[in-house]
Order: sequence, then structure tokens, then C-alpha cells
Amino acid sequence: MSDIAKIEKKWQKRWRKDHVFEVDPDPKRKKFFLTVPYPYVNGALHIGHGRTYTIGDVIARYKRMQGFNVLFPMASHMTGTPIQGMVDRIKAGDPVAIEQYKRDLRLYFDTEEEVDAQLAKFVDPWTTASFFAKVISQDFDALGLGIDWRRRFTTGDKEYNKFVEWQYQKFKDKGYIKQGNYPLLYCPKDGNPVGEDDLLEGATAKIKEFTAIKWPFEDGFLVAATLRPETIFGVTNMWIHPTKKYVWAKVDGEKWVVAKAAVEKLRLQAKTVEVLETFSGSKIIGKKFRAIHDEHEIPILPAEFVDVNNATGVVYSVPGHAPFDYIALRDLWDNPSGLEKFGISAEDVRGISIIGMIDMKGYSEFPAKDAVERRNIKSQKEGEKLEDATQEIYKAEFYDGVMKDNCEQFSGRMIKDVKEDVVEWMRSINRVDVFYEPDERPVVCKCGTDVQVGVFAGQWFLDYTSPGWKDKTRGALASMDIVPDTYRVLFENTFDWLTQRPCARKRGIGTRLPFDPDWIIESLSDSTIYMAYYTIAHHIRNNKLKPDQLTPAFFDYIFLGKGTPLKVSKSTGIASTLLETMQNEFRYWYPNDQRHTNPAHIPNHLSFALFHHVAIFPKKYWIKRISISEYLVMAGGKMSKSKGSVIPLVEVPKKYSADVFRVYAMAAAEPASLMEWHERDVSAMTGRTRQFYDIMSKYAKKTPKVFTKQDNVSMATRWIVSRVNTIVENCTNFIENFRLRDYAINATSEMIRVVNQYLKRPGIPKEERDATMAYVCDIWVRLATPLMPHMCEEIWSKIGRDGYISVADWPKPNKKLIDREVETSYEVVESTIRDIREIVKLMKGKKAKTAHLYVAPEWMFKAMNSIRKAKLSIVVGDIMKHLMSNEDFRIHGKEVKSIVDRIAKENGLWAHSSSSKSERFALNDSASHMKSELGMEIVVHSSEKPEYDPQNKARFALPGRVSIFLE
RNA sequence: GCGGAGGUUGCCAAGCCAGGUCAAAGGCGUUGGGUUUAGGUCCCAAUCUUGUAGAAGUUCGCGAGUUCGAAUCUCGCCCUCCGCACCA
Repeated sequence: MSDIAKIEKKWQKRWRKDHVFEVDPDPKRKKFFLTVPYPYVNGALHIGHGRTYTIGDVIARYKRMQGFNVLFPMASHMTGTPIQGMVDRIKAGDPVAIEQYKRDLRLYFDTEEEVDAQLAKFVDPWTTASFFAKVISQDFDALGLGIDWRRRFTTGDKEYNKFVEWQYQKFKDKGYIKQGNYPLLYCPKDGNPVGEDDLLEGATAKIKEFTAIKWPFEDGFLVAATLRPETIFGVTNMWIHPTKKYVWAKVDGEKWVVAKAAVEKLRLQAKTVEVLETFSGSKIIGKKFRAIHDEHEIPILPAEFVDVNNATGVVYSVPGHAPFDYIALRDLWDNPSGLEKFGISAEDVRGISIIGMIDMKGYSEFPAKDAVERRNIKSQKEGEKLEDATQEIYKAEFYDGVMKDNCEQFSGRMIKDVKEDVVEWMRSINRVDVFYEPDERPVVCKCGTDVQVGVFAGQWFLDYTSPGWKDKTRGALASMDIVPDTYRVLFENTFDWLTQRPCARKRGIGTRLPFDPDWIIESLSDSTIYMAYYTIAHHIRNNKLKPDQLTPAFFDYIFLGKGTPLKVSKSTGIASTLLETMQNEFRYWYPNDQRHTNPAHIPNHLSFALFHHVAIFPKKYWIKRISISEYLVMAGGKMSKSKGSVIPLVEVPKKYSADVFRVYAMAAAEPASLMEWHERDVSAMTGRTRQFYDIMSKYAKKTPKVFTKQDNVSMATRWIVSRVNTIVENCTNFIENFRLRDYAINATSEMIRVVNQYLKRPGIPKEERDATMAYVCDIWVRLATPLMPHMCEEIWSKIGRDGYISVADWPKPNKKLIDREVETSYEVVESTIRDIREIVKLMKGKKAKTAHLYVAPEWMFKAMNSIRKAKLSIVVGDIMKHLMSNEDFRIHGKEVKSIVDRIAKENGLWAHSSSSKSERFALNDSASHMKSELGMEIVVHSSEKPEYDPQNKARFALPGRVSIFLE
């Protein structure tokens, strides 16, 4: 084990031993309650998770050093189907699943035998979950996360289930939970709904809802499914496939004609279907059915293009507005010969007139005809072109189309506005139903079966449109911090489209609905207010409270303050003092001050969390702030286990060291941007952390001393003291504004550079330098602690400080020591060095021995300061006027003009000392530094009366821009 | 389709909201120099082009506009990524 690894382990052990991160309520201190969503414990985590949790920890550590009583708890998520699914697949001997688990297990075991032995134990989800929960908690510790583990639990715990039951009973009481029919992708063979993971093909398939229109026919209905129900006014005929099988069936008590292939689908969609008669399509072709709106008779015609496997296999024809229908009808007009056998004459067909029922700019009476002719489509077989034409018409009519006056009560209205109303009207006269299909094909289950849409009767869902709920939650969002605020709009959009959301399933692990135990609460719906549970989880465990004791009255008392401890104690058998303790603890910690996670959680978890908080808790307990950080990607692509492009979290401390990972993860990208993992940059970060450590080892002291101006110390010392305080001020602001990258860069790279530059300065007395460095180190080590907690603890103890730096004070910037003048002078010196170097470069090898520097006259400094103070815009005339109005400047007329020209050219003012004298002082003070940097003597002159100026350079001097002569 | 984010100098990545000090921070890479340098070390400098002494020119997806002044504001266009529901 490397030294650094030993150091990290050592401090993790000590933190644990001294319970540094285990926190209890302390009324005397401000609290800060931070959460990051608990991980799903069905496998090993990777560095992407590491980034998210580390960001949380950096915030927690910063707040802790700011003096807050910080609670950062963690638990494990195991409800839902993934763990169950994986366990089932392992038991079934699925080699892919087995290999996937072995890959994860090899991270934790050295030999293949141990891996196999552990895998053999994975016969139920609980064992699997508890194994990964354990190793993940170790991985978190190894990363230096300051977690209060006493409060850990899993979502599969019986006690936690009682909490979720309480939550859902509350929803039920409020009327937020409803039951209804709900369509899902469904595997007929497995008899189960299928999720994305269950699919072999068609992973992106969604459910498309068709309107099934029931056209009166004989003593029942011809049922045709459509996406364009408003076109019923344009119907001219029905299309039936002549050779495919159709049925007369009794569907929920009505007689329907549909394709035979649709029977099973209807059954899956919660219809009762009894087939009365099976027949070939040709049998009904030539017969008549009746229109919806006026009951006029319309013929049934044959069409080969009808796909009986799609929807009901019955298609009503609107040739004026549907390119497929137009082409099919045109073909029959052109060649009616095949119709005789159905008892249809050529005259009958030619007598059908196309109906235009939608007005639209840029199209004729029959838009379908336009679209077909524009593409020069010749036959029904040109499927792709027809599809394209259909898309065009669909879109154009939807947005621009207006119902013509042959559309009864809907005439004159826009299609996009009228669609729903047409369906509603048909529903009122019992002419519609709903039919679902996947929006793409094929969709195939892993078992090889074609996936269908199943309608779950009695599906429980949360109705986010329940009166008042959404508005109240919008209010909660408006008063909440979202960092970065750019993500706020994503919440708003989610809130807009959130309607009914199924909250329970029939399979998987989880809490049963208290009022309908056949259903298991779905795993995104059981993890929304659990932050509250952290506040009491350890009490429940330590006092061995039984699930039965955790009654609704118990939770009502703790979380909502209902009832009295005595009463609740009586009904639950829990000591009233304990009840009071728990209630106090909840009241101390809640609300959740900050919840940090990824943007992927916005449309689901985070939105649910807000809704559920609003539903259950009073306003004072709503989440205060949500912060978001993006993913970590490897070499341009998302990390993916299947591609093997992942670095497991467990390897981080071994391969890089926790501190290096933490610094790198913070410094490589701002939280809100996608971070690219570059192996090379990580090793560069190793060097930087080591250097930090080396500097600390050399200069950190138990008792630092700070030199100030009064001590008559060198400019360099005053400069570094000022710089360090500036950096502390900046870093504090950066963290407060969630700019963790800027913080990390300043606390590492920038500090290293500052220190190196200081140490490079010659002529600083050793005592002054060492004392100053001790002062710098004292600040720096604190500043770096959230990033590199292990190394900082090590240094802290090495210099003999008591306690842990993890709970030491965050440095406060000493504003009195921030000296802009000194920092500016330093800038001037540095830019002078750069200028001299540039001249040297252009001298092409000619060596200069001496650099004569001419500092601008005092009036110019006054002029610059005067412009700055006047806050003028950079317009030559304005600045001239400003300066010329002052006698002191006017006497320098010509030179004033050249300064102003320069300002205009530079597009603004630049850094310079406050006066000629202080600029000369700064340059003189740094003369030895410049000499050692440049290898030449430095002579500083006043440009007003230079002792030596053979090339008359002095006149070019400007404040902050000394004129230079090299010889 | 709907909604969102974004395109910056070899790569990564700041800046953009609050226009000027932006040839544009920081890191990586590259080049040169230094350090008796165990070490995938550390330090310094340079790294758009040109250059007659510290300067000039051309850049921030493309095109136009506003302004004394635009990487930043406005409009149009092109391209990339993400989410869209039962899935954690």
C-alpha cells in the first residue's frame, strides 16, 4: 500500500472511531442538512457516482467548517424490479447476467472461487442488496465522504415500509391516489409489463393511443382505429382486406367487426371478447355501413394495403385528406375490374366523390391529392413516399387546417382545437373507444415474444392534476433555490406535463399499498420524502422498535406534531420520552437544506419529491435548495458497463487516491457541465497534490505569524499576504455560488503558483519568509480540506494541532490585509518583465546588460485616476473634455491627447500604481527579482527628469506602462 | 414532434446573464530553459499569424444587425447532445 493510501485509511479509521461525522441535534448551533439520493444497490458504483457524491461531500465539509452542525446521511435503495430481475436471471442461469455480476464481484474478491461463492449466495434480492449496500458504503468511506452511517437503512426494511405506508395513506386521504385503466407495454407470454431492460428490440417504443371509431354496421359496429378522429366528416368508404380473417365478436356486450389479429389485443386491453364468427374480409366487402354524423350509407371496399396486424385491421377512408386512401381509391377508379366479384360495379365506385372537409392555405380542396401529385406517386406500393405525404398533410392540417362548413357543429374551428371535442362528442353518443399500439415495430421481449399493449385494470396512480396540488407545488418551486438556476425551467416543464403517474406495480420489491395489498409501491414513488426518515432511523434501530409499533399515529406525531406523546405512547408501546426525542430530532434537522443530484432526476425523482413534500408537510419543511451536477463521461462517450468503459468506484482510492480523485473531479469541470475523464490529467493532479503536501511539510507551523505593512516587510511578503486573503475571499464566494471548479483551481493551482512565486523572490529575510509561509499554510490547509481531507488531516496532526481539521474553522478573509495597491504593483512589475522579454526577443541575440525603466510623471497617474473615478464611457471626446476641464492636465495638452488616444485604442483603462512614486517604489523593491529573472541590472528613473536617457525613451512612459531602454 | 442544453484558440474547459482592462483564466499536450532531478519529479518561459524595440493583423459554429466598441446583446441559419412517463 502506498503512503498516501495508508494516510487515507488512517484518517478514515480515526474519523470513524471518534464519530466525527455522527451528529446529533444541538440547539445552540445552526444546522445544515444535506442529502444526495441513496444509490441503487444492485451492483458496483463507478466514478460517475463518485463525482456526484463527492460534490455533496465538498459542500458538507465546507458547511461544517463554516460552523454548521452538518448532517450528511446515506441509505440504500433496493425496491423495484432491477434487483429482482437480476436475481431471477442468475437463478435461471442467464450467462449475461452471471457475467455482469461476476465482473462486479471480482472488484471485491481476489479469487474466482470467492467470486463464485458470493454469487451462489445471490439467490434472493435481499442478500444481493445487502452485499452491495455494504461494499458501496465502504467505497464511500474510502472516498473520504463524511457520512453519518448510524442513520443508514434500506428501502426494503420493514420499518421503512411502514413509513411509506403512512405516506401513501396520507395521499389516499387527500384524494391524490386514484385507480383506473392504464396502458403498458406488456409481454403476453410472461404475463407481465415490460420495461426498457426487458426488451430485446424496440427499447425506445412508446405507447400510441388510437381513437377507435365505432361505425354502425348491421346490428353492431365496424371498429376502425385512427389518429385523426376529426376526419369522420370526410369518410367515403371503408377499407377491408379481402383475404384476411375478420371476426364478429361480442366486445363488452357490443357486436364489433375487427380483424381476427386484433382479438387478443383487445383482450389484453381489458376488454371482454367473445368471438361469434370468423370470416374472410371478402364476405363483408360490398356491404354498406353508416356515417357517424348523419347515418348516410357508405360502401365497404377491398384494399390490399390494409395491415390486419396493425390496430383493428379496419380502416375508414378519407381520400380528401389521407394520401393512402386517395391513391387506393384512384386505383379502383382506374381499374375497377376486380370489384365485380364483391358485387360492386364500376359505376358504384366511380360514383364515390371525394369529400373535402378541411380548409388550408396553400392547398386545394383535396390536400391529399396535392401531396400525392407533388411527389408524383403512382401506386399504393410506394409506401415511403406515401408515408412522407401523410406526415406532411397530418402536420399541415393539424396546425393550419380549419373545419369546413360540412362538419356540423365543429365547422369553422381549427383542427388543433377541435380534435378533442370531436372525440368527446362521439363518446357522448357511444361511437368511440380507445385502442393502443406500440408506436414502433418490432418490439420484442427478451423471451422472444412480440410485445403488445396491455391495459391494467385498476392500476393505482398518483394524480398530479388533483385540485390545488400543482399550483401549490409551483409555489414551492418558485421559493426554492435551484442551482444552477438554468435547470429551473426543466422543473417547470415537468410540472406542466405531469398528469397521472402509476405509483404501484404487481411485481418487484417494495412496500404494499396499505389499502390494496396486491399492489407494490413503485420504486420512484417510495423515495420522495425519505429524507425525513433519516432524522429518526437510528432511534428506530437502536431502540429496536417493531414495525407494528410504527403506526400512522406514530408518524403523525413525529412528523406532523399531531397527538400527544402520552397518547401515542399508549397506542404504540413506545416510551413517550423517546417519542419526544424523535420529534425533536426531526424538528431540529428538517427541512432538507440542500439536495444534490443529477439532471436526470428532474423529470421524475426531484419533481415527485417536491410534490410529495408539498402534499405531506407544512411549508417550513419543504426542501430549501436543489443543486444539480452533470454526468461524467469517458473519452467522449457515456460510461457504460456493457462497453466496459467504466472505472469502478472501488478502484479509485487504490488507483489514484481519494484526495487526487476529489481534486480532479472538482477541478476538471464546473458541476453543471459534462465532465470528461482524462487519465493524463488525473496523474497531473497527483503531482499537484503531492506538491501541496511537500510545501505544507516544509512550511506549516503550529503557530503562524502574519507580517503587516507596519512591520516594514518586503513588498513580496505584503503581496502574498494580500493574495492569500484575496483567494480565501474568492474561494468562499465560489463555493457559496456552487462554482466548485473555480474554488478547486484557486485552492490548488493558483495557490501553488502564488507560493512558488513568493519563494522565488530573492532577498526576503528567512525569518520573515518562514513566518509568512506558516501563515499562508495555516490558511491554505483549511482552504484545501474539503478537497483533500486526508492530506489536510495529516498535516494538521503533523504540526501538532489538536482535533480534526475536518471540524476546524474555515478561514475568514482578513480584508485589512488585502492590499489592492500591492497586488497592482506586482502586476506592473510582472508586465514590465514580460515587456523586457519581448524586446530582448526582438533584439535578435544582442545582449543587454542594463534595463533603464522610466516611470510616467505624477500628473498622468492623477489623470488616469480621475478618468477612472469619473466612470466615463470610452469616447475620445468625452475623456478629452473631462481632462481638459482641469487646469492641471490642460497644461500638458499634447500629451493628454496621446494618453486619451491610447485609452481609446486599448478600449479602456489598464492596471497601474496609484502614483508615480509608488510605482517607482514597487519597481525598485522588485529590482533584485527582475535582475534574477532577466539577468540584467535594473535602473529606475522618473521620466520627468531622467538621469540617463540616450534614446529619449522617457517620453513614452505611461502609468503602469514604464518606458524601457535596454543597453 | 414537444421541451431543454450547447457549439470558444491542438484537446479539455472558463468567460456570455450585468458589452470595453479578452488574443480570451486554468489544465492537458507541445517547445525551450533551469534544478546533483530515485520517481509517470519540480520550477520558469513560450505556444493564432506577422514583426523593423514593448507593435500590428485575424479569431470565439455561419450570416446579418445594434453600438464609439460584441466571444458577450438582437435576428436568421447550420450542427451536436439530453429528457419525453411506469424506468432506476
